[in-house]
Amino acid sequence: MLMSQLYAPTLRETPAEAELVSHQLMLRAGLMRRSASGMYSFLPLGLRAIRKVEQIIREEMNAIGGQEVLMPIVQPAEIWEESGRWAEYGDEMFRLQDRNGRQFCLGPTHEELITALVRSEVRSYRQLPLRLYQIQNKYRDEIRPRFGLMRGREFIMKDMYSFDKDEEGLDKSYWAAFHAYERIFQRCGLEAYPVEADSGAIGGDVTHEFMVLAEAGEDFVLYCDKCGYAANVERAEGVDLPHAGPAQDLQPLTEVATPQVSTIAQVCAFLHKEPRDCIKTLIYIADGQPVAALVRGDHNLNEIKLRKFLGCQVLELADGETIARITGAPVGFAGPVGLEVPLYADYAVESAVNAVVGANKADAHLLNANLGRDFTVKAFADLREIQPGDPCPRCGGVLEGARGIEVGQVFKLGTKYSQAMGATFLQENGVETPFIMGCYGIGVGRTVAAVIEKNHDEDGIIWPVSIAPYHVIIVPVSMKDPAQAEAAEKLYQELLALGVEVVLDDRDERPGVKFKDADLIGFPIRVTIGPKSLEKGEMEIRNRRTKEVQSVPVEKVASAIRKILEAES
RNA sequence: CGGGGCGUGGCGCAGUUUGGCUAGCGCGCCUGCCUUGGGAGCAGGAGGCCGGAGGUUCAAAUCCUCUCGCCCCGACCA
Repeated sequence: MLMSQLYAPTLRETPAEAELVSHQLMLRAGLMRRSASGMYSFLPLGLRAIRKVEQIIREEMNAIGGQEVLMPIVQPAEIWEESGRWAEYGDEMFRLQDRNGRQFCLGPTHEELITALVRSEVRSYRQLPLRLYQIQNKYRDEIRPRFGLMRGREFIMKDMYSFDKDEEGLDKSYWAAFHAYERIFQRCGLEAYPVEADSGAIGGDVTHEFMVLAEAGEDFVLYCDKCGYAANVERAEGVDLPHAGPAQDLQPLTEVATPQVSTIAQVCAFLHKEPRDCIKTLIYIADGQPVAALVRGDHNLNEIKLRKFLGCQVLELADGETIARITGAPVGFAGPVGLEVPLYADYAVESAVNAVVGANKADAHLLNANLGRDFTVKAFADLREIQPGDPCPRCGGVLEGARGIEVGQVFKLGTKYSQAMGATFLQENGVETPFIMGCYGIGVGRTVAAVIEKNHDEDGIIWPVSIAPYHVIIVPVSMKDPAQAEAAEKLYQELLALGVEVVLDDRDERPGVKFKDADLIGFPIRVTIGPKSLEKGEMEIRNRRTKEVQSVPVEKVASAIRKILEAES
């Protein structure tokens, strides 16, 4: 490809719309352009990187017996009604109608469609296991798209679905996908760590997310260096700690005036207490019924845990009006003492002694509230959000935290969809059984974004060879010097013949401009052809990552490049 | 949805508070000269109904109303 022909409009300045480095660089290097919030057009360079990732995914999916299919983006409402998710998905689903008023959606995922596809064709255990995958656009009308490809409303996803005849088969499919994912991300030049996760709207119990640790990540991961436990904060487990701490005598319950003091921080400042001496009382509405959740003042409630514990569908924080009705006080003064709704407390609350709590009365708190004496709870459970420093639920070590970008997730679905949609097959013994399913996703665009997030410097992108849009750029210092131009053209042809993906910067630009663009776009290898070295019969090969330059005799340049590429891929 | 911010040539911005001549600057773009080892220089030039609609006014980028879009924080989610 000739640089003069390549549609790669680079930007000198950073577009105001981009916050994240990866997003900025994708725009600046001419990889993509925004078309609407959360939707992007890929330009040639961006598309090539995407395609490289897709190809790696294909190879690894095929290697574990995956077969590629392609399902439509537009899906009929009926199948979503069968699974119950037409109602469940809510505003996040892009919905549309055809001219006859039939309801459709832009697929946010494809469990329903694949299940419908397989149920009408697969009848016997003899046809299992079946692993089908596709690489297709997905649509989710995100509340807040952001960070470029990191959270778009349209995104490319590889999704594989496995159909097995029993749990054992599912287990094999699951771990086959799991290990394929390890290889995929490694081949993309990423360190992606599997962590235990919540399954969210997809459903199922066993699930891992693959996380690339990065400050830009939207997820938070807790991990234990001792035993290797790692989990998304949504999932990370708390433990029922032994009641430690110095024994304290129970003090009498005392009401104190706390005018305008409603947050934990304010309460602590006002009463000269520590957050851990307080108990937070949160009023929730669970499927229409009010409940109160108690966590220690220095802890946050994990709503996912509470929802699961209560087994409810809808859980939302009560609004001010409801809180006033239930507690008799404005927001910020709720407390467990005398509260009429069911109380659920995090394990850590169990050991609280002489705690500060809201008085269920405007501008007042209670000192020395004590469990058993002043209030009782319906149950203790693991309800809080785990923080770095908390004990590891497996080995008791200390958990550490880090932000992460979720590039993939694997789920054991079980029979959630096959059951709901009547997708069954005949077992060996003649019994009709729903398929045991798994699903396995990779965000392709997000993976590219993560690669850039982890591989860049102040000058631009540093592509790993495996997914670089092009491997090599040839930069003649001056195209007007016939010797340089000829040498460049000759090398270009030579590399093309060797199958190297190469760009010749044939533009009549000053060298600085060409170097800047080459660095920005991030070609792993740059060959500079200048008058000085050419006189000596040499060219310079520069490594984008290390910035190392080696002078190589002209006739050996092509083979040297091939050697470097082979070593790095 | 709540809070905050922003829409002015392709990109980055000034001008808006306190209405007033042909709406500016840097980068990019076009032409010519010159230059060629890290985003050169000189000269000339093209390109903007100031997001849109309505209103106030002798006069609106600037004031008022409505509206659309985008970004950030939060809730939510892959």
